[in-house]
Amino acid sequence: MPETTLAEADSPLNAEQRELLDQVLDKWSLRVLETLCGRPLRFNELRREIPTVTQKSLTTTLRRLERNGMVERVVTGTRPLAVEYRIAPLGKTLQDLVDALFGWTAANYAEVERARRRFDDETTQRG
Amino acid sequence: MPETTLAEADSPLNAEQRELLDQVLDKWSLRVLETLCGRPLRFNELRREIPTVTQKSLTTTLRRLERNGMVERVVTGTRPLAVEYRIAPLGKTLQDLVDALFGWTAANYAEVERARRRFDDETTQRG
DNA sequence: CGGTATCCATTGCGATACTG
DNA sequence: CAGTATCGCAATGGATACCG
Repeated sequence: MPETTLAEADSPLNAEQRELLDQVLDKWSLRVLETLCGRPLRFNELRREIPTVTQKSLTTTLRRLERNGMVERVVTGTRPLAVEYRIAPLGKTLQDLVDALFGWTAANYAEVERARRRFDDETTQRG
Repeated sequence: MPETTLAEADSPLNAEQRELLDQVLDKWSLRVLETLCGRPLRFNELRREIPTVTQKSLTTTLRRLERNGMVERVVTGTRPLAVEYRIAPLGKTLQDLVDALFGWTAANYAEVERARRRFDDETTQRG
């Protein structure tokens, strides 16, 4: 315990790194990454795969993922404009993590529901 | 036949499950989970461990984590009110995942920065 | 100590309309 | 097809004040 210190007691991540993590774990980002890990898709294909995302949100999400090096945007045709999005090597390194996240959620959702009912019952009695 | 299928079948998670994941992956939730995995902490201790969180956000985060069964809130003293927060078994199942997330970020941040510079340079030239 | 209540600025997001 | 531009509302989040 001697040396060390500095901001070691604080987070393992600095503010910029945490911001990156937020961007990657974003609601739509996770879905897009997971979907593109399956296969490259066109913009509107992606929309259909994720029916609840709006065009605006999808555009924003894709731009940010592209800027962060997680996906690649490839123009494949000029007339009518055709754009393909595919997972980039850096995005591929997240695949196992994303799968694990979805897996954890599916595996533990029922237990969370029970916890919620317990919590809601208790607070209803008191409140 | 379930009347709720529609085009939702391709996603590994339904809407409620994705909402749970969003709550767990929330900016402050991750920090709180990680911190409480170390040891139980009082409310104000937690605030000091996460200096940038406001009281309001910390309260909201803790309530939600408690409701989802991820942390336990234990009142240990009544006179000056004393409350301890500790990781619950369900929250403990997330520890490896949270560590992996922080680990991935730390390991890949430099690469992301390079990607960002590439992206910004390219769009600057065109824009 | 460990919150709640309130106000307020900022942001996010959906809906809509339009373009190369 | 693959976006951009604009508007308006609703939710988030900080600051502050107060309470058991």
